[in-house]
Amino acid sequence: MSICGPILGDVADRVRGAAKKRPRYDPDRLLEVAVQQFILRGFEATSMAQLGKAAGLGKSSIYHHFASKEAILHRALSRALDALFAVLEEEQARLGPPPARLEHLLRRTVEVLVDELPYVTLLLRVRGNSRTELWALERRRHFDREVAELVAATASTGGLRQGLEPGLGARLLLGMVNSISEWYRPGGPLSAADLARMAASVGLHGISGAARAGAAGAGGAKID
Amino acid sequence: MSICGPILGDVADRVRGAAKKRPRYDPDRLLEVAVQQFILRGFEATSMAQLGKAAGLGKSSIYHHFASKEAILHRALSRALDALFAVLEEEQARLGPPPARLEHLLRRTVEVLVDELPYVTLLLRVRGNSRTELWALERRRHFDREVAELVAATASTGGLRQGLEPGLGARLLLGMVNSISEWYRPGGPLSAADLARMAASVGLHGISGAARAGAAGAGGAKID
DNA sequence: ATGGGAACCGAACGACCGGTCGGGAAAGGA
DNA sequence: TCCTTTCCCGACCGGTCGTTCGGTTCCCAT
Repeated sequence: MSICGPILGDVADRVRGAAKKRPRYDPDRLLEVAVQQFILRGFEATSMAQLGKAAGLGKSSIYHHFASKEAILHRALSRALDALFAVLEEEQARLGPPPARLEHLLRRTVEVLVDELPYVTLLLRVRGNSRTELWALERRRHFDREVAELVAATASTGGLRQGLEPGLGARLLLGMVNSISEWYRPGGPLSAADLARMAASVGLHGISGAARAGAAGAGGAKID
Repeated sequence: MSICGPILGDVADRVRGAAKKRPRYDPDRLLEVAVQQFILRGFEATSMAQLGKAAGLGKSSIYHHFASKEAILHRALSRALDALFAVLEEEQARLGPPPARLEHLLRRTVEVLVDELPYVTLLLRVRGNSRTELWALERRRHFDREVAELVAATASTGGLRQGLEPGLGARLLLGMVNSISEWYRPGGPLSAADLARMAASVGLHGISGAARAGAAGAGGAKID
């Protein structure tokens, strides 16, 4: 083992000056490292030993900060979900005409997605493999349903293109927005606010206005 | 739930008690069962024992049909990728004005996605964890790049909304289309062809036409 | 009816999994 | 200084992982 410091450059040394102090962890800092690993290799494919090595710790040390592997996941998912649900509570998402509320909701969702990129990315990859994942999946469904209802409200004001079932429109909208987590990396030339504005605009423009190609029957794709 | 035979209703075919024949497998039929499990629980989280049980076999029997767990994944991903690349070779995707080619490509991509739903779903969840996954990821990037180039060609004909960088448009388009695999289930009221027409139409309408909300700088989001 | 290949099984392998435990080093207040 | 708390470690546990292997059962062409 190493005498001073971890072998790999895994531990991002603190900006605390050129401190020679050994990087001691608190749960939040450890969470950051863990989530990064979960995204890189997948939750199930990441072992506690790998988590430890990435943090410059032995695997047993992790249990000083978290009760279990799943507890780490729970905390990460909770952080993402809390941030998303906070958007639903914002004034501009609750008051005013539906189309404006929908635009605000989408734009802010993208901003949160970028702001909490690792945590939201992890959330969007959850498939319901454990109790924790099922819990996250259900909370996420609640969020999606709120968006779907807003799309439906927009539709009832005539703001939706003909032939497009609101549920389908909501799914396409959310799919487009969520997919941003798969490629966006901060530090690029595209700012979060600009991306959010553009994505929301593209999405809303896509589901609204006059039809272009004729697509027949309605067909129900309800978000449940 | 069945009384005799495998615990879950995993084996679709004959009930074992009364029927004389038991379902024998060839690699393709076994692949179908395996991919279903991979989607349900994730590749890494699915054990060979679970695969066996789902197929009504012992786990060692699987090695008669596949050399390894990863070989199963490789075959599944290959099937999805072959189907997608076949679309690129279609006449209407290679000849004619870029906007029409793009529309055809998107529409056919959705149709393939629905047609080979489990395999494409698996492909879209790959994160590059093994050599096989890295290989699939790279092939997929080739496909995405072709779409991006078609979007860029469409842009140069003036078909793209102002301020929308073609690379970003392609990402949003692909994200929207790919997200269909997360919720679409065949047998619903929405046919594959109708869904494909509508999704392609919504996507293209979203990235084209006059701007709606003002989004500033271009910003590069190049697909590589 | 019989020989042979395809399909399948249970047992067992080494490696590694998530998690536990007792004890040692470092920080902080007194 | 001394003592308590926080943080961390190596060794270890029972269990499960993907894979191997010798042997059995089934189907079918001959």
